[in-house]
Parts: sequence; structure tokens; C-alpha cells
Amino acid sequence: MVETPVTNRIAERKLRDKQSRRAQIISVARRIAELEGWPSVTVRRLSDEISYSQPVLYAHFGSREGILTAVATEGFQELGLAMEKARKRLKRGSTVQSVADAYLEFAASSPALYEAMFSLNLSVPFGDAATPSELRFAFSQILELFQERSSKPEVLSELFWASLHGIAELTRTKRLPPSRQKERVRALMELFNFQKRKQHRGQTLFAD
Amino acid sequence: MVETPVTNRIAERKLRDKQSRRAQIISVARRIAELEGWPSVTVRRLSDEISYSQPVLYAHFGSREGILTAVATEGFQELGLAMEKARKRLKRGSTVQSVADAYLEFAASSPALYEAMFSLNLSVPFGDAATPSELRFAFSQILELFQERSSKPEVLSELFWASLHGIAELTRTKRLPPSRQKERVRALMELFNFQKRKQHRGQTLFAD
DNA sequence: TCATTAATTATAGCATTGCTAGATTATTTG
DNA sequence: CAAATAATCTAGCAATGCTATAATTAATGA
Repeated sequence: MVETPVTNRIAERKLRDKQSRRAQIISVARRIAELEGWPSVTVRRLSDEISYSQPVLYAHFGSREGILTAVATEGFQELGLAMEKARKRLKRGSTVQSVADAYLEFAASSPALYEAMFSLNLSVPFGDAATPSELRFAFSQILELFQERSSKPEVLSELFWASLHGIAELTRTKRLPPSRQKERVRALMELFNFQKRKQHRGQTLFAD
Repeated sequence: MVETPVTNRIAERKLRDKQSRRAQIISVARRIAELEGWPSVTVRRLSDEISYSQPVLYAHFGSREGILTAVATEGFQELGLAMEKARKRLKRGSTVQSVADAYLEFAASSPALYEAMFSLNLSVPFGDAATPSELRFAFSQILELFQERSSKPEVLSELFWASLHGIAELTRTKRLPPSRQKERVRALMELFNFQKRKQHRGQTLFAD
């Protein structure tokens, strides 16, 4: 049977409704999480806020974890974009500094979102074929920084990312005082700019 | 009323029983967590395993979170001891390297314990008057590394800790491939040993 | 237009969880 | 041994994630 234009338009409208409701759920979940923490993001609470019954949420995401995973994925998208922006405009200082600032600014301004991305135990695939494009894009922004400055870009990128993540996470969980944050980042920059100046003999991870 | 020797001995025995049961609870919780993950550590499950009813656990720890906090505290104690050992024996290589290895070895060999210490949202006080001695001790081991090698030991220590934590955490959550772990640590060492050789002018974080 | 089919949505309930009031048993004391 | 104290258990509450089934709404074709 050939679909009539009417059928098409109905299907399209339904798709739009579906997508907008999906977006709304993610948005509400994010807002509650930032204001009250993830434990307050219950399926009942969400269904109340969007004025639909619980099974509707399950039709969309399959599980509560599915909702959180969708939020986290959105977070990776935004983090990637923020880093790309920082890497490209680059007013003063190095690109490394610029990206580091963008990363930590992102983590500090959306702690619950960052928590969903890295601290909640969501099964988000990393480093394999099923890795979402948002994640690849985000990490590629870091990789780009060291692409032509090092003989082992992956290793340096991973280390840089790990350092940023450590700072962000220990700060988020109140393990590190925010007061010394600037100095910490400055120290990190000294370390990662070293490669430019270092005189080394023998094999090393850094390119000349 | 003056206590008789008998009363004393009874009280002592009761205290011993209490402490050993407390230790048993912590031990069982740890074992389950490492084998099956923290969600499997339910109060009912624990009460089954120690053959007591649930309220007994609440008499000991007040809440489920109290149990996890006790496990985490034990973890900080062990991590501190492991780093102290690494710092003192120091066979080959730098103390920094030795401590880094000990830290990452600890995190890798007890992932659930490390998760309790850093990833679960337990309200463990940090950096204030109420900070448990185990935490102070652990961090002091890192601080010791940079005490006389830097003009700002706190900043460097915090950055070093953050880097190690980032590596440990991203590895634990499968964000970083274990295959390049050695290279990552080697790169970290290059960065943090730089201070020894660097020729710098003007103020810097590193001492000569 | 209107009955029939297909889709969407809601109701109501299950099993599990952390936690606790009140009953019960064991232990200590006089 | 009886009373009092301490230790422990039973049974249940409220909240959670999730789902089978019923109800309702929308789309279809004569």
C-alpha cells in the first residue's frame, strides 16, 4: 500500500511530538538533578512534571538509567562543543590553557550533568565500536591539541584528560578547596607546556 | 556505685563482641561490593550474611550510608599505608614514581573500595575540622613528596593527586584502555620530574 | 458518517529497598 | 528467683523501579 501525503504528515507530526516530549523529559531530569540531586529524579516525579503516566517514560527510554544516559550523552555533546569553541577562538594564552579552562568551567557550572557523565554508573560505551559520536567528538577536541606536538598524542591526550577530570571531580565532591583552583590550573599548564622547551636526550614522549 | 571486676570483664567482652561484629559487617560489605557491585550490598543481604536482623545493623551504623562510609574510611587507611610504604622503601626510581604506582595499584586491585572512597556520594568530610585522621594521613603521604621540592607543596600535591585520581577513575570506569596505562604513568612522571631540571626565570611553582 | 481497527495512555499493582515502632527474648542485677 | 535492663527480632511502612492489563483516543475504510 502506498502512503498518502496525509498519512505522511500525520506520521511526521507524531514524530515531532515524540521528539519534543523526549527532549522535555531530558530537560526536566536535568533541571531537577541540578537543583536537588539525582536521587530526586524519580520516574514518578518526572511523569508528574510532564503530565504523563509512568509507562510513557518507559516507552521512550526503557528504564530510568536510559533517561540518565540520554542526559549524559547530551552533556558530552555540549562539552565537546565548548572545547571546540575554546580551541578555535583562542584569544590569549595557549590553546591548551583555553581548552582546560573551558573543560573546568563546564564541570563547575553543571555539576549534576558532569556527575551523570562520569560518576553515575551508566553503561555508556567508551572506546569501542558502539561509542556514541558525541563522545568521540568530545575526546577528539583534546586529541587535536596534542596531534602535532607530540609523538604519542593519544597518551598525552589521555593524561591531560585524566588530569582535568581529576581536578573537576575532586573539586565537585569537595575534596579540593576551590580557593587554590587557579594555581592548580596554572601548575598544570606549566607541566603541559614543558614539552615546548624541554631539551631531552633519548626517547621521550614529547616531540621537539 | 563502684563497678566490680566482673562487671568490667562483662563490659569488655561486650565491647569486643560489638567491635568484631562491626568489623564483620564491614568485611562482608566489602566482599559483596567487590564481587557483585555496591547495589548488591543491601541491608537485608548483610543481615542475612551475619545472621542478625536488620535493626542490629542500624544500631551499629545508623544507616546504609554509614556502613559504606565505614568501608570508605578503611579504604583511606589502607591507601595511606600503601603510599607510606612505597615512599619509604623506594628501591629504584623516584619516590614520586613509587607512590604513583602504589596509588594506581591500590585503585586497580580494589575497584569497589576505591569507588566507595571517591565515587559514591557519601558525606565524608574533607579539608575541615571534622576530616577523619585516615584521610589526613593519606593525603599527607602525597604532600610529603613535594614538601621540599616545591615552593607550593599544596598546589603540586593536589594536582598530582588529581592526576592520579583521574587516571584511576577513568580506568576503573573503562574510559581509558588499560593497554596504554604504563605509558600514561611514564608521561606523568616526565611531567612531575621536570621540576628537577627545569631552568626557569621569574616566579614559578617549582623550586630550584 | 460511523463502526472497526490500531495506537496511545492510564490504572493499579508487584517486588524490592531503606528504615523503624513495638513485641520478645536473653542477660544482668539485687 | 524476680525485677530490671539490654539485646534482638517480627512485622510493617513508605518509596522506588517497573509492568500487565484495562481504558481511551486517534486513524482507517465502507
